[in-house]
Amino acid sequence: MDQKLKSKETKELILNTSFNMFYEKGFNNTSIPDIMKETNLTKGAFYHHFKNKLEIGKKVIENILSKRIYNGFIAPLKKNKSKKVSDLLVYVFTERIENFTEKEKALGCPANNMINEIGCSIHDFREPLRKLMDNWKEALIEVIDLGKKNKEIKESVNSESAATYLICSFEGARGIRKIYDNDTLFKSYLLAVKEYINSIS
Amino acid sequence: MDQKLKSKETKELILNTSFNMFYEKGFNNTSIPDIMKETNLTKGAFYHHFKNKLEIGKKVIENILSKRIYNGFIAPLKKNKSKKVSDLLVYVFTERIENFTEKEKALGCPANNMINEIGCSIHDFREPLRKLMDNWKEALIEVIDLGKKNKEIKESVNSESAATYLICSFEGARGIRKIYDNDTLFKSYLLAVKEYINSIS
DNA sequence: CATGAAACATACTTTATAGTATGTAAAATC
DNA sequence: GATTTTACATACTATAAAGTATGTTTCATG
Repeated sequence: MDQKLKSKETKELILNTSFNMFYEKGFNNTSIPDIMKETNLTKGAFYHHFKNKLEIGKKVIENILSKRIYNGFIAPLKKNKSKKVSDLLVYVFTERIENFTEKEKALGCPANNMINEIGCSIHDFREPLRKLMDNWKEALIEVIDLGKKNKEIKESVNSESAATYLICSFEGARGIRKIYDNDTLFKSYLLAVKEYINSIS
Repeated sequence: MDQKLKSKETKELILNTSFNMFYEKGFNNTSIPDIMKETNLTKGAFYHHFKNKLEIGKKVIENILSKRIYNGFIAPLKKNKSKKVSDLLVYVFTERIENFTEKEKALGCPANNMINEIGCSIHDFREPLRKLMDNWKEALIEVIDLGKKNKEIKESVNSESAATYLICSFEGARGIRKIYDNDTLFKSYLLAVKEYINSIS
């Protein structure tokens, strides 16, 4: 009983450490020895809990990246349906960025990093990454549709298109910001999203 | 004389092949043997012409990625200053996407891929990548400012912010599109950019 | 046409990586 | 309490990578 708990903790430690190192160095540029040095465990532990590097990559996407997107960008939409839709969108796409840590600014979005690094090259990662992005988009569409019903969002707006645009610009900004050392790009982005959200309201 | 020409061609072959393989497999995931196998030359040739992998990475950014961005997205702005500004923006940010090859759709934007894969991890790449993006942004600002002067773009629009937003959403779309096998995301993006450009006009 | 240098090819070293095989201590099960 | 299973650690193999050192051929130059 106690053993199973400890084992689960170890597995989670390896998973979380992997996420962190993929985030900091990229998936391809992170080796399993790298990860295990960080956990103070050994290769034996890794291959006891995971089949190979592909499996842990997939698990990181499914168990960590997905949850981060959900908690950070989907849950706030679902929890605050009483709020004004445009406020919700502004919250999710601007206030969050304004509160990013330096690390989050410097390293971009873990999910988007994975998408951009792996893209089509590792086929096994595409489906979980798609699922992640589709869930996000669907949640946004739902909110925008709600806004249309409440006359807060223009009827002429295509919900899917607007949802996609919001996500793309957000992720694009987080990606490009990585080559800068200051917040100029974010500030420009923030101003523009607010204007955009205004323009569809 | 003849030798120098041949040598220059070889160097360019290695450079172009490197670009292609970085584009297809990513920088970290491409080895120098990989590149040289493709050129049908050997390692000796590589290290005769280039110091190391870092140097060729930098050269690819400076000599190829920069030119691609210039030719594809900056030159069209400069060459057609007589056109309506909103038409110019629509051209650069939508018509081009509509004419992408399947490869370009599947692999995304080479410059943005490099930015997202390398980000802050390879310090030597940041400056040339910044220069590339800044040039693009400046060209857009110039055009938007011109549009404001000609009363084609709203005076209230912040040019830098709009330029940044256009680039971010474009690159975001090209990045995320990589995990899909169809054009749904692009179609949504296209609709939204057009609306956005409309909204600032 | 002899000599030097440039443009490569070949062979090698070092290091790192994914993955495997085997060992061991502790806990769970009987 | 003996035995088995689990959770790891250690040791190893195989492969591939970056980079170097040393050829060899071909061209340019005196």
